[in-house]
Amino acid sequence: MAKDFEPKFRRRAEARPDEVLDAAIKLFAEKGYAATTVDQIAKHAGLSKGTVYLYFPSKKALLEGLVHRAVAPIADMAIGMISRYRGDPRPVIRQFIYTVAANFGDSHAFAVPKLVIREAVTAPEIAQLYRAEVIDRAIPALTALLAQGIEGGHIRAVDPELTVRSVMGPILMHVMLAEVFGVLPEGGLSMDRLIDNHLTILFAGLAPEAGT
Amino acid sequence: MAKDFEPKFRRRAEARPDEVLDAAIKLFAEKGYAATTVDQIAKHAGLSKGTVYLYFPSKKALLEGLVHRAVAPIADMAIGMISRYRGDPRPVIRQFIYTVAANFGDSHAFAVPKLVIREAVTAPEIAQLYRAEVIDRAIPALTALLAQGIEGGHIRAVDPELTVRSVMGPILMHVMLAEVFGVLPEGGLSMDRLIDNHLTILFAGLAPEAGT
DNA sequence: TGAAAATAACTGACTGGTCAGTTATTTATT
DNA sequence: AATAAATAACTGACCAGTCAGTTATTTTCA
Repeated sequence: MAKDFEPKFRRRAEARPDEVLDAAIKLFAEKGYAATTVDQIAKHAGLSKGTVYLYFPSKKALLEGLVHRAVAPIADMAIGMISRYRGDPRPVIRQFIYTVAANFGDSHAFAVPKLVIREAVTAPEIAQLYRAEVIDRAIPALTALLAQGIEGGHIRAVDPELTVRSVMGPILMHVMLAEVFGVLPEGGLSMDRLIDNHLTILFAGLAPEAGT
Repeated sequence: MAKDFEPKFRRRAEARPDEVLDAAIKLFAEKGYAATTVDQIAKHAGLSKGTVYLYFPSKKALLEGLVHRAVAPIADMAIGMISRYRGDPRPVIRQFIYTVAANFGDSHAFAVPKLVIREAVTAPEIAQLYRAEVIDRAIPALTALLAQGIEGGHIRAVDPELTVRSVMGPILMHVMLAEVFGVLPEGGLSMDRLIDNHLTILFAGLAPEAGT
């Protein structure tokens, strides 16, 4: 059943929910959740408002749908990389950071986390979903990785849970400066240069011989 | 002329704008800008809606007023501490971080920055105001401090502008995790422990002898 | 001193517009 | 023809901003 013709109407369109979500994230990212109307989302997806309500029961369900769609792949990919690893954590940290940065560095992929942060006050359920699916999986994984590296003598005795902030914080700050305030270092986003600079400092700071 | 009685009307009420802003930041922080009505702010300040519009021309002007009021003291205090300092930057960095953390660590003081981040998409002027008054003053100051420390041989040759992210990022991440998602390390916010852990790693990582 | 006049502070009902969600109707598909 | 998909018109709640009028405070002047 080749669909070579232009489908003006497509019945039974199971691609519809995704198209609606695509339109929603674009507009939410541009103008914010509250300032975006369901009608605009519908028009942008080439639909009427009523049709949107065929697939999503409410405007907030669009937000939930977006987070659901975005959350699983990120978390799985990133966390699978870490868990149960044994040995010097530094190569894994480097790889993890590059993977996360590749996602967050492009503003399209950062749109959902940004939206979650923005709407956390208005929609706490969304923030909690994100927390449960991403944060509460990533932090323990990184913490365990660090703890294991300390035990193995690969890095020195720091607080593993707090050190997670030292590992990821600079990346977060870099992206937030760029995305929220448009603050870029000389010569553009320079994500690779940032990571290099960060990891140089971090790994030197974590090196066992650097301790007392 | 002791005013022991409750003044229902207060002429020449120059305290009013501040009272309105107090009510506004409380409600904006609790429920977000869009979900807060001017009437609620008025009621909360013990006023009618009309009176709010005597002092502020629009709802957005409340937002601007809040940022204006919050921005100057933070920036001045923090930046005055840094500029034109010569010598080993590490003690100054430590002091700067403790000062910033003392402000951001309590959620009352973090309310305005958080609001700015949330409304940056909806109200870019506000984000730009915050950037001009805080970020574009703090980053160059820290960058210069680091550059000068590198020249003096107190810390090793890293990229000063990017290293600002390594200095402040972990604090930002710690506060955001706590404020946005309610993620705290075991045993509460532990801002002091976080700073200790962070600075131990950072200073070891920046130490000249740690280099090649 | 004290009452009337002037003015500053404040009020709340109203308006015009917006928008999430619903429903009656039309259009496509089998 | 029957049914599923989609539409467009509609509804009702909500809210920013306005304004005509009210109340408290100060000033003026006898």
